[in-house]
Amino acid sequence: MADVARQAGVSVATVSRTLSGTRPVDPALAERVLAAADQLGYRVNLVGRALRQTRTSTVGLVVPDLDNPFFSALAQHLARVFLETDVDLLVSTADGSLDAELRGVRSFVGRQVDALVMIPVHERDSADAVAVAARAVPTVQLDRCVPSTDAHFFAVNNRRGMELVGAHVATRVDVARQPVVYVGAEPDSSSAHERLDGFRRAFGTEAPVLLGSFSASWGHEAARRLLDEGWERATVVTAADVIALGVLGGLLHAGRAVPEEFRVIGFDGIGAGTLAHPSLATVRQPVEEMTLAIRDLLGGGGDQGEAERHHLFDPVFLDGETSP
Amino acid sequence: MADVARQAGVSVATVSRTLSGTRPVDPALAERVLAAADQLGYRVNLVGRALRQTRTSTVGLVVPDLDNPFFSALAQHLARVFLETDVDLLVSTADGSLDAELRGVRSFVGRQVDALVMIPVHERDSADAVAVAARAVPTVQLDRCVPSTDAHFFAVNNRRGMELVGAHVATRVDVARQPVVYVGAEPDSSSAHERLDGFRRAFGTEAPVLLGSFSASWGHEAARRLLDEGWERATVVTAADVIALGVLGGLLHAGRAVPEEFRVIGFDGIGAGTLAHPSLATVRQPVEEMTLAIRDLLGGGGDQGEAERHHLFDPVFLDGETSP
DNA sequence: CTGTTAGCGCATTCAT
DNA sequence: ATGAATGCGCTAACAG
Repeated sequence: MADVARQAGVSVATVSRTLSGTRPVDPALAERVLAAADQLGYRVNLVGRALRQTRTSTVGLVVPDLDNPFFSALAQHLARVFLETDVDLLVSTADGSLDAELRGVRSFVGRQVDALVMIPVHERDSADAVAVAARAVPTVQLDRCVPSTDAHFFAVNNRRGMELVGAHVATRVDVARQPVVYVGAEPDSSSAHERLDGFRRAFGTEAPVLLGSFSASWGHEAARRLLDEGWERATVVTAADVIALGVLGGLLHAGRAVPEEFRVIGFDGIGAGTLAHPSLATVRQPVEEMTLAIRDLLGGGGDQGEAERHHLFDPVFLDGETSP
Repeated sequence: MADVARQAGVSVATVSRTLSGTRPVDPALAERVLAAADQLGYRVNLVGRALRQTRTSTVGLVVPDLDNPFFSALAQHLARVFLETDVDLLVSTADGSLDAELRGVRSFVGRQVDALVMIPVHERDSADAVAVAARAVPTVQLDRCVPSTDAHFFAVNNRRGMELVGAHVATRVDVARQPVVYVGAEPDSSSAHERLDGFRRAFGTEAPVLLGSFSASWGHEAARRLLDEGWERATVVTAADVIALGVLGGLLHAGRAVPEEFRVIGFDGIGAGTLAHPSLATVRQPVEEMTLAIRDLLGGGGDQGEAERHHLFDPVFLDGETSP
């Protein structure tokens, strides 16, 4: 910056003001500064700026996993809404590990991000990571939460989602012919937990339940397991679209008819239309609304608003060929 | 840090040396420092450290898009290999926009990342972004490249991939009965470009070609278009698994038999096994090798090695039910 | 509107 | 092995 100042024949303060636009500068001088900067190939050092301003114009997002298409969709949407802002969204993935999650949070906090969005890996074991985050910066939990914290939490109303599935089944399905089974995820995360609870509330506690992970391969395996157990017809309610896609593949692979013999219902609403055949009946999460709400709360990178700490968004049932 | 020093009864230098581990410190003093830091809830400010050290122990990754499962898989794998390192991998998505891509690069460069990995959005129009990156820090292009730059480039050998598809078709397919069609992406990116070239080299320039984008919805539309044109049987070679999945869905949706009437062959090797039914025949990219090579080149965050600038990795053909 | 200067938090001299 | 002091690059406070 001193070089630019010298080259333009002004002080470093004028260079700073020109480049950061924080104070008015004489147009003629500004012109010379910009020319000098351009000529010298000067780029402002944001580390220096951050140290001085004690803010970074950066929001961090820590996701459990980028392979899960719902998480990558959330990341993509969040990045999109922050693009209209002057803050940058940076993403860190925990690769499914609690250690990596904590490391990601510590890294962001140490780098002085202005705010943190996180999808906690685990309902209880991520408490540390969330606490570290929330103690240091405005933090909002997305999609999943750790109950033992007072950090903000934005997610879909999972119980309501399962109610919608219940209503669909009640009006469209002969459950005597196609009894309901749940293929979900171990209740390690609040979303898996709430969806399981929601399922039981909607369909009763005696309905069969198979629990695994949020992955297509688990869905695939669960389908095989159902067939091995002798199921001939069922309405398979799942905890996620990825699981549903795996179930669907497993059933079709075994030559079963969907939806005639087996119905399949997803949850999330990601790529249900073009990725699956038959198209997936599912519960759509209002991802756009959720990400916009986060941006508004963090206000382009800062003050923990006076908004309610927990905000549940209403899901919508999406019709599909897997359960007409 | 001054507070910690006071509390521990030592100088700030000793605190710094204890916390950063750069110099030996008397165990007794170190103990007191750690206790004081813990008690005061002190966390090192990485912005200050970065300013002083003129490095950040950070590598940036700029992807065009997180919705494309191949890109998110690359991001995930890259993050995984950097987890074994002391540098943090931060991801920025361009949301398909050249402006956002340039902004992401500028942001990372301004934040003084030690190195940059990027998957350029566009074969020519991303030249600016790549140049800005490469001028400032060690930069490696992944999967796609801009020809007008001397930055490193690591990718699969796309032409070789199409040769593998050619060999598969030559030995397994009666092309008189199931003639070859290509459903690819507009050659805006080097990968789309090279795969199209590779296809033409392997199958001749007279083979029909449909070009769109790297998305399932394009694949879906392409399938419909083929059927509208009156195709009854074909071997559909695609430029990506997402496209192939869309084609597959479109064909099945129209009641066509795969692979009896239409064969479908993907490219990438991401989630081909569990996401599709029938399982997808495809060309697998050695993603682990590629990401490991990047880590080794950037050496945990730094020096542009003496390695060859361009490195093409060998793909492998993966058998699948869509083209037995 | 412009220039001078202090200091953001830290790691690293240099001296001990 | 430790402490005192310097400066990384920048912006904000102050004076003009």
